[in-house]
Amino acid sequence: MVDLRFRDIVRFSCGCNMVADFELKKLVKPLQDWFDGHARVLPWRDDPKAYKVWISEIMLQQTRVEAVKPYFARFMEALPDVEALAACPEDRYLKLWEGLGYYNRVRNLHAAAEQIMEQYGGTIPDTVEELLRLKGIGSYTAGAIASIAYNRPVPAVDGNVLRVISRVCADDSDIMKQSVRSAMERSLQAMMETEVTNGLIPRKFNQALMELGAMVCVPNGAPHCPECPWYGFCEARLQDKIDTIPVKTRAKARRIEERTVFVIRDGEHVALRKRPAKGLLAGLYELLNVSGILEQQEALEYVKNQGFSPIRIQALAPARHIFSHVEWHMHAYVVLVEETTAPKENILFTEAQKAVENYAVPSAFSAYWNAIKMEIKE
DNA sequence: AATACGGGGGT
DNA sequence: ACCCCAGTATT
Repeated sequence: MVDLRFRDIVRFSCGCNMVADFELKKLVKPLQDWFDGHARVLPWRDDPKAYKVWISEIMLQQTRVEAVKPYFARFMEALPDVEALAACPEDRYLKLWEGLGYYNRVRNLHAAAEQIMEQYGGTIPDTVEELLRLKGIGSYTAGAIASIAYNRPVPAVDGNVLRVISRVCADDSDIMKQSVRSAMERSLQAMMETEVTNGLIPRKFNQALMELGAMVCVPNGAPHCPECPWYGFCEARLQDKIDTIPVKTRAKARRIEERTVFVIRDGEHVALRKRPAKGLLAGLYELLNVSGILEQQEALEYVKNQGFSPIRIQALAPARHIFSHVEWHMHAYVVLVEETTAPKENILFTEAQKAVENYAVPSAFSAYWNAIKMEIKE
């Protein structure tokens, strides 16, 4: 077997820095052994069939394990296989995703399910090349599915892996750069192909790398080095660079948007509107709202223009919601309207209970939408 | 190479 | 406040 050494990884990956003069097998074995004793029990781990791996990996993109758990259970029950997902209407899968964020993920999931039905007879492909052609599956997810579901020796480089590998080699490359990620993928690919004949188990190794990042070499706060299977040879620790590695350029500041939100109601109905098919919160349902801050008279005028006959208007407490790149500062009014009111075509004026049950309303509106939900419960 | 795209938890 | 999260698609 080729005697790949750790410094080869480092050189492949960034060409800078560190050399650690130990063999790669010292990295693999302790990690896999540690994982055997410390792996969390997760709902998508007991039975690593491709569909479960796929759905969980998409949900886990930029999302914490704890947040995913309830969504995963609900999703698997409602849509237990590719065929069911492919046949699911938009409003239903959006409702299943409601509150999880990055809604294009579920839109792409549905599109990919259709692709899989048409091109692969309902079977999720097992190669990175084919997986990459599916909507919503990029380099990480293709590697995760191929390795975890099919045990192929391919890397799955996510934020955890970037952090853990950077630290163990004390590599100070900026992990926000695509080039750094690609290089790490290439080096891990080469290593895995070699070591798979020497005890490396792809599905175990990749999950272990991520588990280490999630539980020991943590993203926030100090890593738990004494618990780390790599304690003895982590270069970042040996060189006292735990606080400076990984290196990441910080994102630019958010812009702030002032908006005015309308809770338009009669005794039992509430007004909702479906958002455009593209852009922020695409396809979800929202309380009517406009850009800018409207005075009460202007607000009343707006509500009339939407086809309603207002009886009473009252200001609500302002609320804010923070997205990745935007921050909404919301001013709001509750407007009581006549029951015979006739809103414009693009507006739904439905029973509050039906609205809550059937339509996905983003968390951005929760300051106002939760009040409707509470009412339903009584 | 940048930017859009959610929401929530940690420090 | 700021960081980050089992990232991807688009520009």
